[in-house]
Amino acid sequence: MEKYCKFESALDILIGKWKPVILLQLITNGTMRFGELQKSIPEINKKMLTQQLRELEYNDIVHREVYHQIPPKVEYSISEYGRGLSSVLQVLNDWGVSHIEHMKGRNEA
Amino acid sequence: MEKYCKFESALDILIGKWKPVILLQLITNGTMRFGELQKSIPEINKKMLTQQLRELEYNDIVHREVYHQIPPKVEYSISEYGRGLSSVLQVLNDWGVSHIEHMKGRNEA
DNA sequence: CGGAATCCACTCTGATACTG
DNA sequence: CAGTATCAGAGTGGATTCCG
Repeated sequence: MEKYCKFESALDILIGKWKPVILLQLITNGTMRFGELQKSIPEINKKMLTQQLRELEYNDIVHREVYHQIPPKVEYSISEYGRGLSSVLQVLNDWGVSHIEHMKGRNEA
Repeated sequence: MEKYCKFESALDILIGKWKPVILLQLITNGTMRFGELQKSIPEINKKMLTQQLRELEYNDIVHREVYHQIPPKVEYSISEYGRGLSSVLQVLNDWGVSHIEHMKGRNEA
């Protein structure tokens, strides 16, 4: 029975306050530098951005490309493997949208 | 652009240490009493079980049926609306399973 | 039986300052 | 530029006790 209950492991990868936004940015914009990501998500700070990116990188969702130069340059992008997530995110997104509608309907009643 | 980023709201509903297990129990077993749920998830305590059930109930995923009698009896089940989640969970589950394989492959390399 | 209330522990997030 | 280090606060989880 345990074998059928692996959606927790999928959730783990998406959990984290900023991961959804980061993924959205990278999916829509393609490759982005650290600073670009930071600018596109003004409320985040460097520590959190780094942390969440590292977790996504660890799970092979995001690719990190380092250019060894001064000043440093690091580019992030969705990895080849990570693209497989988009269909999952799409399903989640669709359900999320309809759920918002559903809850709105309940509050009005 | 914001309109396309609603999978966070879907995630919110699934997030919580015990929600996945609770949902799995209710999906596979149908209607269950509070005590039954507790027995089926031995590591959980009443507070957490109550709390997570309330959140699921708030989002209309789980239905709570109270029988006013002594001793009390309360039954939980996946709501009609909540059943719409199963396809989402299925997608997450499938991806989760394949992701575990993916990560295993990477560690061996 | 099915909770509610309380209190403690731990994790996650965030503000700030420093660095190669 | 792209981080790391440190520390403080908020949020989440858990053990225990009490109640109708």
